[in-house]
Amino acid sequence: MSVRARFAPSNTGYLHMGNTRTALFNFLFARNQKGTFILRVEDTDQQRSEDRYTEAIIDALQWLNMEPDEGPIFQTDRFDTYGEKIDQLLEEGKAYKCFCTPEELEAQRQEAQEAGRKPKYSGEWRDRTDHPDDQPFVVRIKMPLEGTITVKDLVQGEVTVNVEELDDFIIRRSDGTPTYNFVVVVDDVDMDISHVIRGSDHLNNTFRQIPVYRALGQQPPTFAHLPLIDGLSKRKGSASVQDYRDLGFLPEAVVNYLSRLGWSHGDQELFSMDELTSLFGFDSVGRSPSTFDEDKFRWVNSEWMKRLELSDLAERWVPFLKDRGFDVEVDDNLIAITDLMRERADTLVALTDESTYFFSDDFEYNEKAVKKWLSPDLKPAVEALADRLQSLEEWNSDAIGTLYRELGKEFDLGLAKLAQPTRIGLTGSTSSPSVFDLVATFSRDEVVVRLQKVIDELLTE
RNA sequence: GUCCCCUUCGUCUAGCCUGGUCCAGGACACCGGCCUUUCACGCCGGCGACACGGGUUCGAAUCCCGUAGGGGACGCCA
Repeated sequence: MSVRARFAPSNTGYLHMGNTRTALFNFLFARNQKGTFILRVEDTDQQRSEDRYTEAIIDALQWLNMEPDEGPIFQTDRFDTYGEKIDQLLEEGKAYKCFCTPEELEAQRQEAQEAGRKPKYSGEWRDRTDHPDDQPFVVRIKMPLEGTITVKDLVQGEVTVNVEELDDFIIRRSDGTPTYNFVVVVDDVDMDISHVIRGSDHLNNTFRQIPVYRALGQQPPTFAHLPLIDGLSKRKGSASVQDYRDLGFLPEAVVNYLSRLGWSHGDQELFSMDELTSLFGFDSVGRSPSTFDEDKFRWVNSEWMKRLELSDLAERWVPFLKDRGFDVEVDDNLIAITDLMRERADTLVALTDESTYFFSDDFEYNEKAVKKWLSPDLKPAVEALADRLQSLEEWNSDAIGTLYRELGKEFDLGLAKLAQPTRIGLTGSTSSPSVFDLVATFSRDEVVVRLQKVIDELLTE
């Protein structure tokens, strides 16, 4: 039997990292088993469902390279099916009409709570036949009256609960719409889902859903309830996939980092999607919840920035540069800059922040740096530097390095005395890549112009 | 309140099933050093955990029981 796994988010919000991890594990398992990965949108919440969220979810999965093999399937397209199934259960006596009002139920819940009992429906209408004609009603499913229900879970192991914990829950509201715990089961049956992989907040639902499978005459699928992730909501608003994309994280890093929340493979930290799909299995999924750690996420991202093909990284960088108003495209120069800068940043945004001076000379000189490294007595040396750079035969790092050393000797200056003023002139501060590489990455004219500006503005009294 | 689940360094985790090789390994973060024309990167080193209490056993992070703490679920939401 082939594996069919589904990711079933509701379209009431953007795709958050917790959900993304669930999607990822479904995807990885399906791929690992040569099965099918399906997207189903649970859009039955009339109030909060929105198309733009559906689009965002699809867009996010695409970006992460986790496109579904089937779907999206929408539950709102399937209301007729749900209605038929409920009618069928009603006819078979496996479900019944309940005429209690929400107020009555609320009162009962309160009472039970206070008495220290589990707040559950009494089953009052389960066997009553004195149905009023003109009252609104809901449909409830009959839960077994005695015994236990056991979930065999790939992550949690066997979990058993006494049926006394369960009540006859509503499967059709008084407005005629079906409820979640019912439609999931109908959908999973119709979609021939073999493995239900979701957050462990659904573990308790599973005990309700298993009797539904049975009422429908179906075998429940295999379940895998993943431990939850803490610390997501606290992240001030930036918790959706596209938020992290905008922050300059790479999809490879999102996938890599998320895979390690709850799953592991020995001491290995870095995984490509291919490695993940071949290594993934529920044997290596832990049971305890984890915390989202942005520091480590950034580290994983920085590793991916170093691993990507240079031109690929440059290409992905361009949109961020354009966002800042720098009209660039991928060419040899941008690739050289990427090469020089990428190991100094952990996100594409950080990379942009660190690199602005390559694209604009509109920056302030760092005051402390100027004070420490620039004094008028350096003027002749810097003038000579600009001059000799202007006429240097070859424009590359080695040749430039040689020139700096020569000048150092001639003027009897340490390398720093020439290097730091150069940095200040080119970048505004003293932190940058190797000066020789730095200089070589700029055009000769640009270097001379910026050096001249230093001479005029900072070395001339 | 009731039920379910969880508990190894600050964080992610290896080890646990198949007790000894674990005075517990790796990674992030942090601290120190090296490299060096600066800042990073990199390299080297350091700090740092088996929640607690009972058992079982020659021996327990590993098995059993209990306690505490944390999370989840208890909707005419999904």
